[in-house]
Amino acid sequence: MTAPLVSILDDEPAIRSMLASALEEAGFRTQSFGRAREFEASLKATTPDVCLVDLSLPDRDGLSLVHRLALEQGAIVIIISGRAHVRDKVAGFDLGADDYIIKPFEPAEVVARIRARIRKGQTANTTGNIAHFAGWSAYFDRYSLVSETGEETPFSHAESEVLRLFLESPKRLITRTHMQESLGGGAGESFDRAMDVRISRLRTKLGEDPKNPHLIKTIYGAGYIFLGDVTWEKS
Amino acid sequence: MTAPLVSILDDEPAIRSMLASALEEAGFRTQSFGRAREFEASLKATTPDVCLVDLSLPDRDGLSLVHRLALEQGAIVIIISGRAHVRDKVAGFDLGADDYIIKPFEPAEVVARIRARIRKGQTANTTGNIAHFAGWSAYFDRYSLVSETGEETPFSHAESEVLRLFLESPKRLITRTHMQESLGGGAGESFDRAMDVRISRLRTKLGEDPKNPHLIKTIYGAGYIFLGDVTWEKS
DNA sequence: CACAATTCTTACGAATTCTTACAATGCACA
DNA sequence: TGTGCATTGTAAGAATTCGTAAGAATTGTG
Repeated sequence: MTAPLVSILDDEPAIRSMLASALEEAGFRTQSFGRAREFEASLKATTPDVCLVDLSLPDRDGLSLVHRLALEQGAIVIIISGRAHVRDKVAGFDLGADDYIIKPFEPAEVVARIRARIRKGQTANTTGNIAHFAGWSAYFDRYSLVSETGEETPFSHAESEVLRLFLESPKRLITRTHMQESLGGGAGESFDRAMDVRISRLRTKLGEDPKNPHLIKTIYGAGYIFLGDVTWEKS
Repeated sequence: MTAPLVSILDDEPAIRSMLASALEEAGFRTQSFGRAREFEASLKATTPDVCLVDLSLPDRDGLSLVHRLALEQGAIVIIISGRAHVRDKVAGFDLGADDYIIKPFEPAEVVARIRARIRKGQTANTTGNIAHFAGWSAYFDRYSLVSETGEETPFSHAESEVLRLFLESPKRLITRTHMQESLGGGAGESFDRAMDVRISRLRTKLGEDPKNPHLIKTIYGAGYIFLGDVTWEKS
């Protein structure tokens, strides 16, 4: 597994570089942004595992950004702020933040807090051979999908790759490029169409309504999101 | 579901009672202990959802206790300590703690942090968020609007961005420039027209009367205001 | 009221994505 | 070896999304 990606959003270059170097030394990959707009643009290409957001941005107040990241994308969001009042902290947590760190801070503490969050998040999502979601059970070792009523549908290897990708990070945007990298599609252009077909086939196997799919949602110009609660079982 | 149980382990009675009353007011059940031994004994009878542990116990060094709770039992462990040094914090997180709060603290912050931890544990695998307003329910995870009569209308990603922006700050002026920054419209001029169209489409989906919109009101020369009481449902 | 600025709506078209059909490949088995 | 079947990519046309353009409607100003 690749190292977790941490996105840093802060308007002060000094803080950005301090955080980035501390995090990279700790083994994380990082991305830094000075403005909310750039950061949001990046979200269309990659989905970070952790977002460090400075709330005192000049750009705009990042509150709604936090709200969206935490609740919609399910990312780990840590607020960094100069405001130390309890009122502000409580407001931050209410928005869905996972932690709230006051400036000035020690990089070592930030690293420790990020590690604690990731550790907790990953223990919840251990991947095994069997996944349960939305009434379905996917048995990856048998390449078969069992419905609520016990009906069994086989799926192919190519389909399993896509399904696994979705089930491993549910409720998060999966970029087309990310998907392309994950599945072996080294080729640049033509693989796009192949992906479409794979997903289309998977959708029909899952009994999705083409007009209004409720499990695999496509985000025009960005990628896909798998909705549905996933629990893994190790067999 | 019954209220989560929070175990408090602190040797100062004043702090115990302060925490207990704040937590109970917030809807949690609590259990208080002054000594590690009593606390450990209680673990044989009940398993708390959250453990608030004061590390400066006279009884024994609570570190190994934290370690056991967090890593073996998988409980949410929050350390409360008088030691503010980064060294101590990092050590606490390394042991498996989920949070580290320094004395003196505000009860409201403790409540907010506990809520954040519990929410994460649960939301990791629950449905996305929903907003209710004016008889409508907006299901952002499904990208669909449900009317009072139960009729379902899908909306696109671009529309969801606008709708979310409105629902996140209802009854407040939303400047056109603010909206432009919020939606990815990096381009300067031409995006204005695109916004108009997005809003127009959203209005028709909401069944607004073009002559007299009662939900999305435009303020000539300034921006828009979303009228209507919004309640968010976070799960 | 005349006129300019702003906003709304409709139609159109480019980009993107979906689906279906088809061909290539590989494997099982007689 | 030949037949049949499943798998998977390619191709082509349909469908969807979403911005652009242009004219209509609305609002504010003098």
